[in-house]
Formats: sequence, C-alpha cells, structure tokens
Amino acid sequence: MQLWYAKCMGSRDFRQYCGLARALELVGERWGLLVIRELLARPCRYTDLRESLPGIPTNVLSARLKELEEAGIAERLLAPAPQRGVVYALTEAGRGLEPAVLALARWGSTQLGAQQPGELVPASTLALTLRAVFNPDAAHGLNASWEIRTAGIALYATVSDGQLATGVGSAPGEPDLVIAVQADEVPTFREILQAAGEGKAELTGRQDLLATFLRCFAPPRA
Amino acid sequence: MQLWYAKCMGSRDFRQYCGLARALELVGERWGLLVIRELLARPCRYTDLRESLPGIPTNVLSARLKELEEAGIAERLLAPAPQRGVVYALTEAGRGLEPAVLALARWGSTQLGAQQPGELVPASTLALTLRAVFNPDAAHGLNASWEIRTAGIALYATVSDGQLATGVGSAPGEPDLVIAVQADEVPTFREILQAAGEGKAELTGRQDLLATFLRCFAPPRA
DNA sequence: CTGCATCCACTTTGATACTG
DNA sequence: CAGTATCAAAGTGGATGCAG
Repeated sequence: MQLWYAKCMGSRDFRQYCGLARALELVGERWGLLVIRELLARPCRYTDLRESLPGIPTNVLSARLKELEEAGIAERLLAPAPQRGVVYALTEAGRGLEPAVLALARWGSTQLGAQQPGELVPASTLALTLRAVFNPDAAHGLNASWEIRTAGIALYATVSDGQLATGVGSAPGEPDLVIAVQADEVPTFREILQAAGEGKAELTGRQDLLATFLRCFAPPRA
Repeated sequence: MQLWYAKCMGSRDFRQYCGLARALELVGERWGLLVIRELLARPCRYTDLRESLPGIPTNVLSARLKELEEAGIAERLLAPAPQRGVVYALTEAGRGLEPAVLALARWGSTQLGAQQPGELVPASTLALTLRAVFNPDAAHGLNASWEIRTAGIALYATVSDGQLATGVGSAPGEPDLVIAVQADEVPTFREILQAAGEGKAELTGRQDLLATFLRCFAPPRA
C-alpha cells in the first residue's frame, strides 16, 4: 500500500515494549474484550455474537474476529456434528486472558451502580460473574454441578475437585441441581442469588446443593 | 440535523449491565489504561505524562484526564511544597484498577516477543513489572528496600512486612541497596535481572540484599 | 437462514500549531 | 507548564446487499 497507510497502521501500535501496551494493542479496541467475554462462555457462531452483543456493527465484529484470529487468540472452526457452519473459539492464548477479564469485571462491578432502563444483562456476564465471585475455599474438594435457567437462557457451573467451570447453555452431563428463576428479562446475578436465597426459585434435583451453591458463589461482602 | 442520532450513536456506552462492559466504558478507550499505568507508578504532571507516553496527542491526553477525573478515577491536585502547578493522581477507585492492570500486563508479557527497534521500555512498565512478578511467599515478613538506577531513570521497590510498594523515582527514605545498571536505553526487566544476577550491576549498600531481590522478583519459570 | 461485504454519516484520533 | 485549536485521516455505527 501507500506510505501513509503503513505509517498510520503503525500508529495503532503504542511503540512500547510493555506487556500492558501489547495487551491493549491486541485486545484493547472497541468491542474486543466483549467478544472475548462471549467466547470465554462458549464457542460462538457469528450470529450468536451478533445477538449477544446488540449494537455491534457487523463490519466491526468481522474486523475484530479477523484480528483475534491473526493474533492467535481465537480460531475459526467448522462446527461439529449436528450443526454446520462456522464457530469461533478461543485458543489456549485466548483462554489465558481469563484472569485479566475477571479482574476488569470485578473492578467494573464496583462501578456499576443501579441497572439503567435499557441495560441488558448478557448471559455471558452471568457465566463470568460466577467465576468472578467463586470462593475456592468454600468449594475445596467439592464435586457438584448446577444449572440456572431464567428468562429463556441457561447457564451452568460445574465444580470438579474444587475446580470451577462455567458457561452459557446446558452443562455437559446432567446437572445435580437445576435452579429456575421466573423472569421476563435476564436478571442480575444479585437478583438470582436473592431469589434462590429466598426460596423463590424452582429447584429440580439435589436441593441440598442450594446451600452449597450460595456458599460457593457468595459475592464479596458489600 | 439528526440530534436523535447523536444521543444513541456517539455514545460509547455498551448498554449492558456488565462489570466488564462498564470497566471498558470507563477506562477502555485508547491510551486510557496507559495513562493509568503512569499514575500507578507515581503522581504525574501533564508534562510527565506527555513524556512518558510518546505519541499521545495532547488533546487526547487532555480528554482522557478529564474523563478519568469525571469518573472519579483520577484527581487533579495542586502540587505540594517545592514544585507548583498541577499533578494528577489516582483516587482510591483508580488504585483499585491495579489487579486488572497487572493481569493484563502479565498476559501481554507472554505476547511480547523480542523487543523491536524503536520500542522503548517505559519506566512505569518496570515499576509495574516489579509488582507483576513479585513473589509474596519469598518475601514473607521481609523488610527491605531497593532502588534501581539505569539509563537516567530510577525506580524503587519497598517491602514492609512482606507488603510491596513500587514506583518510578527515588524511594521515600534511603534504600537499603542501590542497583545501578549501565545502559544507554532503558533495559528490559529481564536484562536488569540478568545484569544483577551476573554481577554486572554496581551495588551500593547492603549487598546481601541482592540475592533477596532476585528471589522476590524472579519471573515465572519460562 | 448464515456469514459476511459495502456504503455512508458521523466520531475519534493523530499531528501540528498555538496560547495564557 | 498546561493545556486549546485545527484539520485530515482512520475508525465506528447503522443500514443494506448478497452469495452460499
């Protein structure tokens, strides 16, 4: 291309030998980390991402996916057996972003304030919040799995030997306890905990695991 | 004239009730977290920031500072005693970003590769790297302070009862050990460790604390 | 349908010049 | 020292087009 083009592309770089600067060059652009949030919760098709990220222009989504793929953070896969088409998933390097995403999400949660009208709660946010508030001490040596159903979405949390896995959709395998919360819009995590704590959730399965759930996922004292 | 657009469109809100989304709205714009990196290492005047962030347009720096101030993340203070003028510093909320910044920096460090010609190492990056690689176990109960001098910059690391503080500039109080490394350009953290480990650094003070330093700040095994 | 590409209005950025 | 002003270029948001 032309000289000015090369020069300006270079200006997307910060020209600093710094881990933070490199991270921001790779995933710091608009919508970048939100795409990664979705992919942390499950492999996604293009259309899943568009639905989970209302407001993202399709060309921007397209561009971000291309960049993430080139950077080795995400990969484009042919969807397995029953479906067909394309799915995007994180690579090992991409999954390495989880601690950073959780740390940002924890800080941002302190800045959230009250839910504004028109602000939706993405299902992936709930899956991530489960990881963000997880208390490993309370789950030491535990084996259990839960599925939360509300407002037409499902998410799961599985603890194997104290190790947590969460995601959007149904758990791989039967959940030990299904927690169903009636709602029109996706509720906040706080609202889910409250409903479960107050007995307003419909429980299916090992009901004794409700208390365990509340212990493992109690958010930090406010 | 479509003022109706201006409201919905130019708005940088993601319209999601999500900690990650809120964090990105507040500090996710270009240069935002790099400004915060500088302020994590020391209070800065406007000119300090311009010098530490070569390439940042002055109007963008101006805009970011205004946004950070409005968000309650940074504050504009009158410089104390000897100097005068303005300094910017993080608020309590701003300092809360440290875990997220460190997590991003740790991930980005794995993506750094070799230093490219023209890529500088900001002093604030070294101060942050000290925190990122700090090994609290190795420093349990320790009291010690170091100052690193190289290529015209200084940074310090102070451990009080095992608690770490680092920053750009001279330590508050006399450092127990000064580690001076000859260099024209600011070296990488790896290069500093290597020079210190190979006896190529000039030591002033309690030389026995060199081994302690290397133990406390050994980067994760590669 | 899915998975993008293209067009266009508008915004933000980057580079430079300038001021109290 | 601590910013503002200006302007071209790149990026974003929104709508639409279109092939498989």
